[in-house]
Amino acid sequence: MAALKERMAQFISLTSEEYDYFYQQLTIKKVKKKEKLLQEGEICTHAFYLLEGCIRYYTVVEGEEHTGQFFFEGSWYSDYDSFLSQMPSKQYIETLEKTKVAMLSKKTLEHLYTKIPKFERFGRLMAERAYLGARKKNETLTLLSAEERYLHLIQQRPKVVERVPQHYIASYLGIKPPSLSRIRKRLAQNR
Amino acid sequence: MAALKERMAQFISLTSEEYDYFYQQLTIKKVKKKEKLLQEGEICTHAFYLLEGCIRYYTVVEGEEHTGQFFFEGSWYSDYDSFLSQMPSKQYIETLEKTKVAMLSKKTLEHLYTKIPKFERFGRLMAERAYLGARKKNETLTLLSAEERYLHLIQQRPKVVERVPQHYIASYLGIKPPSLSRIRKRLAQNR
DNA sequence: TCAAAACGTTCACCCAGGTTAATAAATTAG
DNA sequence: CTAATTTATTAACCTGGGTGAACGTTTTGA
Repeated sequence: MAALKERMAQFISLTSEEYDYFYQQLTIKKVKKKEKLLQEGEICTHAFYLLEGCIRYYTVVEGEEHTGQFFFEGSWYSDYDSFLSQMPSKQYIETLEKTKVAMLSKKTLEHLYTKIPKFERFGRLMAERAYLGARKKNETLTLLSAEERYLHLIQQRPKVVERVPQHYIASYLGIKPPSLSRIRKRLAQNR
Repeated sequence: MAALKERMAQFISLTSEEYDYFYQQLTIKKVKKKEKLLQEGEICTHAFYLLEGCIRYYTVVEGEEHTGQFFFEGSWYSDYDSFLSQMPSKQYIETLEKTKVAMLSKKTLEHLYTKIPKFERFGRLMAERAYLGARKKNETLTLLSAEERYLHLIQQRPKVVERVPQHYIASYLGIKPPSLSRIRKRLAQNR
């Protein structure tokens, strides 16, 4: 998959042999819309690279879903918490569209860390990116009102607004669907 | 500093020579209460290990401080965003007590990545920890009410409640001092 | 040691977002 | 193509936290 090769090159420069070796370790999987790649209680054994489609991760607290983030083709995602600690996950990973993923197991990744030390760097860069993403979301949650967060999302990640049903967006923004509707109405009037 | 040596050992196992080499690269600095280790606009050139004392990092948006996190002796902290990108920082790092820090420059760290490749792992583990911490804070912000966040803080990080002035705690919780006062009053009554 | 500054509490009023429930619109599956 | 399901909107009412201002209390530093 050319796209993945280019993506990897943004992190570390691999020889063609190294990349091929890496690629052989991956498991490709096609998943229908609304299927789960991970469920609460399971141990997250893989990191996922999205070749096509779209996923979200969410947690369930007191019967209520809280969407943490959306990812589209070209992104890596894993429940780091569980992936790193190999403890049961507290989150669900669910496809929002028909999705094609490349799966990289923890075992393989650790093997790669040893066999091709450059992958330590890859692991570090992934973690750093993940950290910056998490902090950015933190910031929008603390600094912005729900309306501002929505505007921000439209600006920064239009794909989300285009491709993701609104009640998931509400959940991501930390509000309820009626509130998002009110916000949208307000915005439509002031234009 | 024995404490730092032990702390490092939790991340990577270094020979005494390696540790000594590492330690020599650090700059030790004593800082008074309420001094800044980093200001908005500056480039964050160092990671800080707290030998003694306590710091917070915060951002200023529309004239208002938003405290992101508190750190005590035994922790590492850096504005990763600026440290990694070497772009001007958006945050302040400020001591809340008389503090002693060991400073590790980005240059040195990159030198260590090359000279002692184990440090790549150190860098990765630091980023992973930072990520998990940021995600945990995310969670408490989305899932809990202000009162629950405060109770959570008392439980999980009693040091913060003991050592940090309340208005900084309010800022960390994402509320205003009067609200924290109300919450405390409510809790005092229901006991 | 004591005046100034920083910090914490309380009050009255306001508002964004939650809740519940009804209804409309859009999607999906058979 | 249509019934069932999912998703989105609206309305009425409620509530936790914001705001500004006044007033104690504690800490600080000269």
